[in-house]
Amino acid sequence: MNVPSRRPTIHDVAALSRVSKSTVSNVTRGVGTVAPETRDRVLEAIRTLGYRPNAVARNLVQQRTSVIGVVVGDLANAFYAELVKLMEKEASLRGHTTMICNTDGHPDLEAARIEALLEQGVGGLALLEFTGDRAVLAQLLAEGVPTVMVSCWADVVDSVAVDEEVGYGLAIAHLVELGHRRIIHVSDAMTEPATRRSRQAAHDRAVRRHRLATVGGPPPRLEEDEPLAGLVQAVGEATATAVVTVNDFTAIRVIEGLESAGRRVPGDVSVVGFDGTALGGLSRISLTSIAQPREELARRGVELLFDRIESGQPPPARHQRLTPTLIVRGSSGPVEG
Amino acid sequence: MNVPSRRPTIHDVAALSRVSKSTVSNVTRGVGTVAPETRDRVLEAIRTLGYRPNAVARNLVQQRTSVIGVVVGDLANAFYAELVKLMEKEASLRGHTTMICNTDGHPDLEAARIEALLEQGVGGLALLEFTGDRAVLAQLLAEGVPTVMVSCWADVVDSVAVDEEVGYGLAIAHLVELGHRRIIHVSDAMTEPATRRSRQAAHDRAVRRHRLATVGGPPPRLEEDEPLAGLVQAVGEATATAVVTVNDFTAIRVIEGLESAGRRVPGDVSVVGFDGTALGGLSRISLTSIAQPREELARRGVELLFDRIESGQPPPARHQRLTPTLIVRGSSGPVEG
DNA sequence: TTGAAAGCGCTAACAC
DNA sequence: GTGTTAGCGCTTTCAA
Repeated sequence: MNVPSRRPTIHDVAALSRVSKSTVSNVTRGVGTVAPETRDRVLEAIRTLGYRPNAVARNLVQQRTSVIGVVVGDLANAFYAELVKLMEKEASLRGHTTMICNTDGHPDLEAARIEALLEQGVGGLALLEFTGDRAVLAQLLAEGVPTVMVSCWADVVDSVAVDEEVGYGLAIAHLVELGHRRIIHVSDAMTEPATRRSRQAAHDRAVRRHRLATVGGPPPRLEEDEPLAGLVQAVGEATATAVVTVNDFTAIRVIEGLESAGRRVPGDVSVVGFDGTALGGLSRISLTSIAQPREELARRGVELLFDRIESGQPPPARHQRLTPTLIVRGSSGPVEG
Repeated sequence: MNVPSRRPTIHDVAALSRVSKSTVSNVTRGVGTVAPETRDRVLEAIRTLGYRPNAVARNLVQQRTSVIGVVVGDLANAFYAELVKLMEKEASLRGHTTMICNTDGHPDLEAARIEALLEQGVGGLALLEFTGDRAVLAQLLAEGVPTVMVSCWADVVDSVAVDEEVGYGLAIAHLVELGHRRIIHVSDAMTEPATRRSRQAAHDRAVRRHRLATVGGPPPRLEEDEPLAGLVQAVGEATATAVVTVNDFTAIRVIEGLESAGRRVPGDVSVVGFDGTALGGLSRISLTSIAQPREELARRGVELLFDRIESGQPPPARHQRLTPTLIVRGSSGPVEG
């Protein structure tokens, strides 16, 4: 039984191939000029020893790491799970490993996890949800940590997100065409406040552009059962004939709630989601939704991040708005009665 | 504008508080005996400088990292997304950061990502899906990398998974009670081969225990449209009146396919999934499923891993089987006709 | 109770 | 082409 007491180091390789550490380094990195036969000897030694470069040591000396951090609110939300998956893929295409932290939408956890990522010396940070206070953001900026927000927005950092104005415009136009005049927006507690507010606002503006009456009362939020009760009542009294939600996850829960309360979708009420997750495409769900271009969000986000990492440039922040599309499915239909 | 040219180091703190680096180190780590007033001075300096220990340097000198690697096949699969989320939480409770790699079920990618994680010097590895060849596993073992399989199984490494014998036993007993005699097992191409095989085998054994005829032909796999066509035909000819699948994801696609082909679920055919994801709990889906205890899988998996990391003990590998439960919902019903 | 020194494994000048 | 040297920021003996 030959149990290696420790990982072989560059030193071991150098000794075995009878060259200096620098030469081994040049070979592994593929730089500098190394004589073919020397290279072969080194490669041979690497193979027999099973040598693997120690990224920790390299990171220390290079003062940077090949790791990026991704902060997400809720991995159990299909939209974010997919986005994270795509970003990890993009990052690994660029030779980077990804550290992922789930915050459960909890500001304290978020701050702590970002701190941990910075201690680990991540080269950059992608925030897919940012619940926390601006202080954390200000600190990241002050320290010059390359940061990008994806499907999320802040004026002070690079951001790429979908154009919500267009998205809600499409949704409202679609519903108006179906005869709806009373359209309500529903959000939930998990969604980060900034996104919740901006989507609510985009919805309101779209409603006003169509000269529809805004539905009275404060916009309902799906936290516990209570707001849903209010929603069910509103639908019952025909105060609202259509619902647009802050995301697909909420939309599905709204449909669940409405149906269990005896309201038919889309018979009594139409529901439009936001995200365009695969989930909504199931025929049993068949959710009309404002679809975010996930691949492009991930690609552009990683692009922005690496550009920032590689250029080392300070702000100004760059912002990109991508155009969403409306996927019409079975959860929206003509207004009845 | 006061842009710090670089992160403050332990040296800066030492200089400002007029002590040695060692003392600062003792303070940050909370070890050794430091005079209260010295400690205060150091803490003060840390605060004014905004000093954050460099984990990369610490990892290098300590020859270990506070990072674990998690390898998953498909983050877009709700079951794995949830499991990953839970494991990340458990790891961060233990002060560890998590590197997550998605392999898309691709053996080459898997090997490459594991390699990258090892270069990063992860303290341990959790494999939630292992498609690859045993060579990789053998190498991990030979190098003494702490490794655990979660919801996945290999004799040579620590594993925690659900007892499939019990799971399929419950499913088949349930279906038999409903009058079903011809029950087929369907898997898909994304599922790792070992899991696919062991679940198929567990299904077959359960069928035999009930003295049911095994349904003829090779077990169908949901890869392209073709096997589903075979399944639709089997259902049409009443060769099969019930389907048990390798996971919920497959179950849902099977239901989609059957319904779009005009078969009713559970009227013409009952469907039972495996995983017990939240998805199946939606009333529109209402999937009967063999539920895996996710929280416990995650907790036990992380426990096994940290035990292995901290003890530094070599094998033998330890194995745990958790007991699944059957969640009966609307996709299974009495056999008709 | 504190400090000096050695070194983790690697890269990057700069000699030779 | 190849080797020598000097660290990266930190922990860890071991003296003082």
